[in-house]
Amino acid sequence: MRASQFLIATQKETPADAEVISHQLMLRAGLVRKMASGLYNWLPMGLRVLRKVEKIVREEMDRSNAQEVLMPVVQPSELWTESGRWQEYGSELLRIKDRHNREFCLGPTHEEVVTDLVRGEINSYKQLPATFYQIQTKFRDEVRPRFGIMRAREFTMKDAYSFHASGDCLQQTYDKMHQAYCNIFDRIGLSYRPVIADTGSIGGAVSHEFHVLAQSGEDAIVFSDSSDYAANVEKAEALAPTGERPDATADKTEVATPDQHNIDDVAAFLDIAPQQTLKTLIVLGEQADDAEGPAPLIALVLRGDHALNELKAEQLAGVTSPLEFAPEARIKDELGAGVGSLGPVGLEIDVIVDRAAAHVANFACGANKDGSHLTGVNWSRDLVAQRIEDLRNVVAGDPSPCGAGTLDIARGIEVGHIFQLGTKYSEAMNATILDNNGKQKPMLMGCYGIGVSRVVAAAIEQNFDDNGIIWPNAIAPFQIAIVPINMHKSEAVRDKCETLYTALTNAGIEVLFMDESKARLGVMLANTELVGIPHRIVIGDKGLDKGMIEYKGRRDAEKSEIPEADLLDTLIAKLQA
RNA sequence: CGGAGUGUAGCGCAGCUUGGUAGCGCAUCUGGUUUGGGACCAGAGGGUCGUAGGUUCGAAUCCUAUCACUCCGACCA
Repeated sequence: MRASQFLIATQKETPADAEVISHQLMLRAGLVRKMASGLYNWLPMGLRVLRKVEKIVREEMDRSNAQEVLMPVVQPSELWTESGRWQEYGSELLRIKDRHNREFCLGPTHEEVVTDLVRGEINSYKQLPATFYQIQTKFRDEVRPRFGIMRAREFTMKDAYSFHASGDCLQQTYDKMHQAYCNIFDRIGLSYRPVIADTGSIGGAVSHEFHVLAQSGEDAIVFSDSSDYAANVEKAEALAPTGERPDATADKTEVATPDQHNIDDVAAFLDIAPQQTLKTLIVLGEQADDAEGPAPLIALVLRGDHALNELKAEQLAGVTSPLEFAPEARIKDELGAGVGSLGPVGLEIDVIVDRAAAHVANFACGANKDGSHLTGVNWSRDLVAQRIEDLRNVVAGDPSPCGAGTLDIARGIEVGHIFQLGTKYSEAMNATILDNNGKQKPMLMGCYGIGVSRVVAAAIEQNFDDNGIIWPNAIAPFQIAIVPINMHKSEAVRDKCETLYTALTNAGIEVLFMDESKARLGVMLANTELVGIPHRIVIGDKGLDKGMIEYKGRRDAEKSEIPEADLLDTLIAKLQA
């Protein structure tokens, strides 16, 4: 490609509303332009990258025997009513009406559509397993779009759906997809990690997320330093405390703690470590169907230095889902003390104690009396933990639940997510097959997503420097940039550039030839670096006189010289490396 | 949804307090000089000051409404 015929829309200044590095660089390098909140135009340079990611994804999907289809972005409400998600999905689902006043939505995902498609085409176990995928635009009306392409409202996604007659078969395909995802991210050249994940609103049982590791990641992921265990922090567990609880050595004492309402203050005031305190959170419990009046209160007790994991809490029997904290007025009214002075001793509501909290001896906690705390409290002696559960987020240094090593926490960008859905959609939508006994039963399903456009942003978050983007070879918009010096003056330079451009292009290499004769060297160099082209050669009279061509890899600290005669072979070797 | 903030040339910003000719840098165009890391000189084009009302002789500036965008929070005992 000749630069004179290609839009290189680079900018020197960073647009004011770009927060994260990938957003800034995508704008500055002229890959995308914002058109409205969460909506972007892809410019030629950016689209080349997006297409490269799509190509790799498509190749690996095909290789795993998934079949490509294309489903509509606009979907009829009937299908969503059938699955129950027209009600469940909330305002992320953008609903629209056509001229006949019929209701539709813009597809945030395609479970309903694909289930509808497949129930019409597949009727026998003999046709299974089957996996269908598409690379399609999705729309999610995000509460708060941010970070540019990373969390846009309209984005490109690869979504695949598998159908099975048995759980074993589903597991096999799931494993195959897991492998295909690893192949994809390996080929793109990203540092990533598959982690155990929650299934969220999609539903289902088994699930893994694929995270690109980057400082700016929105998710915290947890992994063992000496095994394969890795999980989203939402889902991560620490090994339950082992051994005996320390002995009760202190006496239970009530201490006046005026105006001390949070753990740090109380711990400092009492001169003890936060680990020696317990905190008590009050949430709403489930209301029995026939009961009247307000929902019951439930107390959750955690060690002072630990944070509540809402996901774990709301999955416990008796606790509302989604989790809801009790209004302060009710707490005061029914428990007799404000938040910040609560404790498990003498509470007359259901109490759920975190495993780690149940292992602390001689602890401090609120006295259920404003301005007072208890110290030297002990389980068994002073109160009984009726119900002990895992309630907390893990912290770095916790023992891994697999028994090997300790846990570490890193930031990740979720770029892929795979689920075993089971029969959630097939049952609701009556997608059945006849099994080998002639019995009708719902198909088992899996679903597998990759945020294709997000991968582009994630790749930048992981690969950049002060000068701009550093694309992994596999998804760079161009592999090589040819930068001439004084081409408008030197016949030799022009000839050499043209010859080389033709030779490389004929060899199937994507070359960006900076052929705008009047452009200044500094501008061309800065642009090729900002845009992130992995390899660069500079051709000028000085070098040609010596029979040498200047080469610099995007990550190289120094430029080097290659004898003219070896250039083609050397470049091809570098590209294959 | 709650809180904060911003809308002035393609981009980044000043001007607003104290109403009176619409400004700067980058980018763009023309001519010239330059040419191994984002050039220099001279000139030029480009604005319903987000939108709608109001106050005033006069509004980018003051008032009201509205729209858009951005940031923070939605883990608190």
